[in-house]
Amino acid sequence: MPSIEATQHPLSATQACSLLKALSDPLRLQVLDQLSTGERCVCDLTSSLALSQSRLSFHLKVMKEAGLLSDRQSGRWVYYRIRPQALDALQGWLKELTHSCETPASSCAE
Amino acid sequence: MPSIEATQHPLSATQACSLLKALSDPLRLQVLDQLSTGERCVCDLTSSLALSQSRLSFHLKVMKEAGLLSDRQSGRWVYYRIRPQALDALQGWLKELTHSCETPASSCAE
DNA sequence: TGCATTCACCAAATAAACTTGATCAGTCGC
DNA sequence: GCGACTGATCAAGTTTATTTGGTGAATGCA
Repeated sequence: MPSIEATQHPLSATQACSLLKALSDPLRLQVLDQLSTGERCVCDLTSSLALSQSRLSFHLKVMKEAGLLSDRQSGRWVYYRIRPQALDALQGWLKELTHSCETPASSCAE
Repeated sequence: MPSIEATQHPLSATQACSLLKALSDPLRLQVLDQLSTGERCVCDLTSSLALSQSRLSFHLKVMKEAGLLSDRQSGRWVYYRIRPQALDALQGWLKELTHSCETPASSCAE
């Protein structure tokens, strides 16, 4: 599934699905929680979440590929951070869905 | 994973995960789209999405168990609809996450 | 009652996601 | 250069999710 890149508000179903999938894992939510206060390097996350390095790396990759995270390298360390755009986009998508639910088109016709 | 039932705003990570997982599937998003304009009976969805009955039934069950949908029976038909509470709760959760990202606690300390 | 329709559920098969342990490339201090 | 350290990646094994085809309960019409 494609990542959201520089895409703005009207998230396609495919993109939304990609983000939702990246979010739908307890471990990844823990990572997200760790990152919610700012960027962290991988070894930092590894120790604070008590994960094997490859396992964490796998999940970081999933989230990064979905466009949920970005990373930067500094020396030996790689820092990951949340991409707020992704959260915003998903929020927009959800809002739109909620809105279309609040506007009962066919159920008025009963 | 538990469904959200009558829970209000502060969605636990587990509940959020459950909802996110229920949403993270292209087919289920299609179903959601169908239901966004109001409730539908299973046979209606089956034909409009061109799915096998058991396949649709499986996905409806997943979404129902996550608290995303509710159903009611009327005669031979079972009607499914979106539970707006679930969407609201998830939106609240997302908003909270976004907010904690916008408040850089540790990254200010550098 | 007999029969068609709607739909949930189940078991088996398949597919996808995840974990593990190992290897490899890049960076850095010595 | 050498060895330690950080992370990505890979193959194999495991687990979980999904699909398929079939069965059965409930409903309602004739």
